[in-house]
Amino acid sequence: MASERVVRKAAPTLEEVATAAGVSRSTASRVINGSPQVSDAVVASVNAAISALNYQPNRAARSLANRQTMAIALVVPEETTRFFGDPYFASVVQGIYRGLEDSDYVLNLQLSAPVSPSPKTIRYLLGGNVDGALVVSQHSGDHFLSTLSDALPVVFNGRPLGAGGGHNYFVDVDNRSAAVKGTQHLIDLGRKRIATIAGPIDMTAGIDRRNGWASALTSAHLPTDRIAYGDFSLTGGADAMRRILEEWPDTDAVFVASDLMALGAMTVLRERGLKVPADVAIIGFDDSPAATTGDVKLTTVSQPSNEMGYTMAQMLLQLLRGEDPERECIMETSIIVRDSA
Amino acid sequence: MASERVVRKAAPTLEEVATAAGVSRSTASRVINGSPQVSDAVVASVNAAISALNYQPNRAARSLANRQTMAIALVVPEETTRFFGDPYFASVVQGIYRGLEDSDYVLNLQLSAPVSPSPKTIRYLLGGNVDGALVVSQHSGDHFLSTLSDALPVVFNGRPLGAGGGHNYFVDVDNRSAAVKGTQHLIDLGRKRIATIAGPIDMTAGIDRRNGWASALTSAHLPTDRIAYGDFSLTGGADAMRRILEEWPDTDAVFVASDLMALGAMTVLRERGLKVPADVAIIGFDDSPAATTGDVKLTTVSQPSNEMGYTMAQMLLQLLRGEDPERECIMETSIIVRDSA
DNA sequence: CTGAAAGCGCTTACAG
DNA sequence: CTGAAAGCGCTTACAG
Repeated sequence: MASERVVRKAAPTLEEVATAAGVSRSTASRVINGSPQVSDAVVASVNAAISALNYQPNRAARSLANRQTMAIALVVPEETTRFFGDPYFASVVQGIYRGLEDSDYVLNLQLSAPVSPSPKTIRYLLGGNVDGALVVSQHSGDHFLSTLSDALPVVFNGRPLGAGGGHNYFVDVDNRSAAVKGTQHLIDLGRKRIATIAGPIDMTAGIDRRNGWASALTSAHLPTDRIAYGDFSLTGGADAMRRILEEWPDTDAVFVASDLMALGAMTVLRERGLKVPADVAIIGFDDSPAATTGDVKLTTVSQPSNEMGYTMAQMLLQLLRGEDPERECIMETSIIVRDSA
Repeated sequence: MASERVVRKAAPTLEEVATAAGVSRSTASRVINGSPQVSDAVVASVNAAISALNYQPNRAARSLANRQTMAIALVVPEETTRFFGDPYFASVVQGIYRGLEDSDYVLNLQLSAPVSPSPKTIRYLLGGNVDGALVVSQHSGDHFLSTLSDALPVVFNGRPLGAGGGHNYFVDVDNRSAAVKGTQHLIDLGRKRIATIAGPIDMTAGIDRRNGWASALTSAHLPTDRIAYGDFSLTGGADAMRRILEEWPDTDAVFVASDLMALGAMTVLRERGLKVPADVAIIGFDDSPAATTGDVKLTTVSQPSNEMGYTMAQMLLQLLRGEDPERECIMETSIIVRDSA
């Protein structure tokens, strides 16, 4: 049995608005698009007609005529579970959403594996289905994304790596010096055997933070061999911590490249009966909600993730308007001292 | 200085494909849309032209002509941090994405506050900008969403509550009997003072699970007064656990309405020096990645969240094809016994 | 400041 | 099985 179909009255068209306002379609269109050269009286009557009829422009017709899709792709080249598992992304996406709120653009979600987008996503991105793209997180193996901006306005979250990396728009923090600051905090605490749980080396955030850590240690004439890599996840952090304790059981502090990994690391420390910060001081990175979630509140390097998302959106909007924003926007970080270090 | 504009050659049109294939635009259109009444020879030559020209139909033109947007809204009436913080959603969304993968629909993300969608979202949903909607999570206060299906094909994740609730499509589990099973597991363990950390009472999952817990206890002639409410979050679970311990310090088991809350509860238990499961047995709900994330692996009521998302997508696709799927799809749950109970 | 007209790239009865 | 033609609902030079 077929489902009963509600007969919906057809949505009002520009034509009807124009008639109701006693003007031509062209003029009605002009007031809708905010053209300056319309008399105030006409603007008023068209607007009256619009709200009387509850008119909403037809997206498809508009797109066809002016060749804008009014859609933006949110590209997530990341395991879905990781994307959703990390409060950092929550914050960035919320910022993006906020940045787009006053615009007429909609956000098309494009999930894809960490390696490279699916053929469907690629076709979609290249097929003129969106006016621009926002890329959250990026791995160096992904050659497609690094050249995407040849085809489309694109803004990255984090400095892109690889081929076309040099001429891409992005918002980021100075990961290296942020890591130096964070590590310095541990040094100032008098710690001598400072390890790091680094992020993936196919991401600039992973590399730069590790280098910052090493640089701070070197300046303090401390060794830089205590290093383990994680994938920015909780369990990745735990695994890395286990490896560190196995190889260097006397480690007395660790600079961890993300709060989530720091949380994982603290789990392991607790298992082993090691106290934080007494036995091992921990400093995280992000200052995401994860930082204050456990029993021991995390000292961390704070980055303005929500603002970063917001700024990404704003930059893309500028590009779409034909403006020419700075290629890179580097935002401030700061150390938030809590319990763990 | 204006940014250099790359001059992109215009995308090929249907017209060009038709010319290349030596047929009319109508015929080319027919093969693209899989019309049966086209000769094999023509199908072949049109397809050849399509791949030669790397043709992709223009979405806007197509939408305008056939009055389909080929877009689906993913409505998230939930705090962004909660949405992203819960691996359960990750799994559902991934399932949805998977279910849509072979279709030509794109997913438009519509974040909104837990209370009710923003005016922009409402206008968007009602303005003919999408062909259908998928609603993940729903609170009873949201009158708009419960009547959304009067305007649009909609599939809910979880039985919707409220006004139009009765005639909505949804996929869910039998939360009540799943909770009975989970609580029974604790009873079978010999526990007598069984509390619950329930979900919000403005969500069916919250109510039904709490009722199932109570029902199992009643059948076993056990008291049902030990109850605290949480918001399905980690910290919500922790807070609820604290309240339970304060009021009923001798509690020896707790049925928790989500894994994330269970994790939060275990944090508190550990703080207090209570052993899980020796002192307090814990059973969660979801079997999300969160369940196996901590030191004590969570015993939990498993629900097929990924499949649920997939099924939501499939149901919506059926509706969009004009088919008439069952209004409700209730999926199976099972108890996964690990360490915590 | 305003209107008539062409055009955006498709789909779909309507004929044949 | 195929084509000519109308039409989907807008925008935008082009005139005036």
